[in-house]
Amino acid sequence: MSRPSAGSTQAAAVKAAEKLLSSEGPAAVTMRRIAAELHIQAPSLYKHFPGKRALEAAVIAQGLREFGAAMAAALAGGAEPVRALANAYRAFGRERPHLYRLMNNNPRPRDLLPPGLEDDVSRPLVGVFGDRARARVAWATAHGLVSLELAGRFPAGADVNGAWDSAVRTLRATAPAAGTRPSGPPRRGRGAARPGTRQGLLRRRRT
Amino acid sequence: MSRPSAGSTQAAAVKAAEKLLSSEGPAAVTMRRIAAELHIQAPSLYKHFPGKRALEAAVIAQGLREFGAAMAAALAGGAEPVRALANAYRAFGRERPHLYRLMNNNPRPRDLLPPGLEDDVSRPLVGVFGDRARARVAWATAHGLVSLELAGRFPAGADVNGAWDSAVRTLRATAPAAGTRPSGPPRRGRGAARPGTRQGLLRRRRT
DNA sequence: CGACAAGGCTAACGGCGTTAGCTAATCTGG
DNA sequence: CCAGATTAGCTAACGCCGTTAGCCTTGTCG
Repeated sequence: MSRPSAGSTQAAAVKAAEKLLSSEGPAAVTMRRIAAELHIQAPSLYKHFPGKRALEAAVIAQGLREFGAAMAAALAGGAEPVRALANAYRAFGRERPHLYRLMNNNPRPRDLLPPGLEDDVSRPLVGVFGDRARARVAWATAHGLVSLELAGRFPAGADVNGAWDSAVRTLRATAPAAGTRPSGPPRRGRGAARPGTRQGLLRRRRT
Repeated sequence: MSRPSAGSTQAAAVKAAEKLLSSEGPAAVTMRRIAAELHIQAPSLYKHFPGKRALEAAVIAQGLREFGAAMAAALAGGAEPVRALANAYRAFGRERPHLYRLMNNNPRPRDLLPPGLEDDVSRPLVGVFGDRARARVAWATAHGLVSLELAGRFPAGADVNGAWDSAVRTLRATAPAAGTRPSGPPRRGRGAARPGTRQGLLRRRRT
């Protein structure tokens, strides 16, 4: 057969996996089905990925890049930053629930990811909330609300919008200068980490 | 062979499944391994459960009962309720991470559960936080923090305790009468559900 | 005593991730 | 321009998975 340009099969496999994940859920993401989308046989995928987990990690990495872009776009929109980030966060989860779960629910295969993928999300988050503790609480609140919503844990007619409103109001009240300072140097409040301890809201690995 | 009393095999299978889950993780929870723990063959399990999902649902139901008991014990302890609930919630997740994930991460097999299992958790939660929106935010914050911690999403030396402190302070500030009213009739605030719409913080099904 | 239900068993099916080994095509160095 | 190395496809197969079909023993009850 012809020799496609280097790396294109990887990209195609990641794309096919993400398509299967989004359209049919995680159970449909099998090596055989991904291979079928590329019109090759399953064992051939192992020429491009060491295993299924590595392929899933590539899907996650791609998703994180798109997620970071969505967050940056939300912040750049000029609206009140806490509200804008919350809306964009929730929208991402609702529009791509299976990808959201793959990205966030399990440690593996995240341990195969390159470091720093989320730095452009965590940096402005600390900027908005003033210290890492508050930024983590905001992150956890958003993730918790999305996670519970996607898992169907709220009653069918529950006012999820109202819960998000309540969360945004509460979190905005904890931000140092609510709504008027789109970005700036984080001030440290009580309970915050000291500068030497660690840098970064999100996990970092291998330097 | 001897004829064990009715229902004891189900309970033993659930116990074995939970033991495998806790000690070796979800990948070890297979019908063959569960059966081996009972010294029977895998197909015999289908005389007691219609499928693996039903067995998992039984594990979840058991876990929810224990979780509800832990929350009730925390509230009964007399300490400040928001802090007490937060500590108990986090402790449950940290002590039984695989069970916590099975219980909370996916819609299925939760759809096989009997209704009302979590009512004794949600009722006092609404009581403490005054309305359903605030109670849901508190629940989501706790779930988000535990979920991110269990997924290893915080840096290795991150001050997770500090984040919990920050969350508890913030949430206590939203509770109507912080720390002085252990239980009482929920007052409705803005954004809360009207009485006719739906009753319950958590999902309810089939009447 | 005989019918029946409960709860074991073995054999087997299709699907999964993965490995081993073969082969054709392409790139690269002499 | 040819020879070797590399790339990337292929088939066959392994062990494990959930699950089904069918058999058989055992205890219960009319």
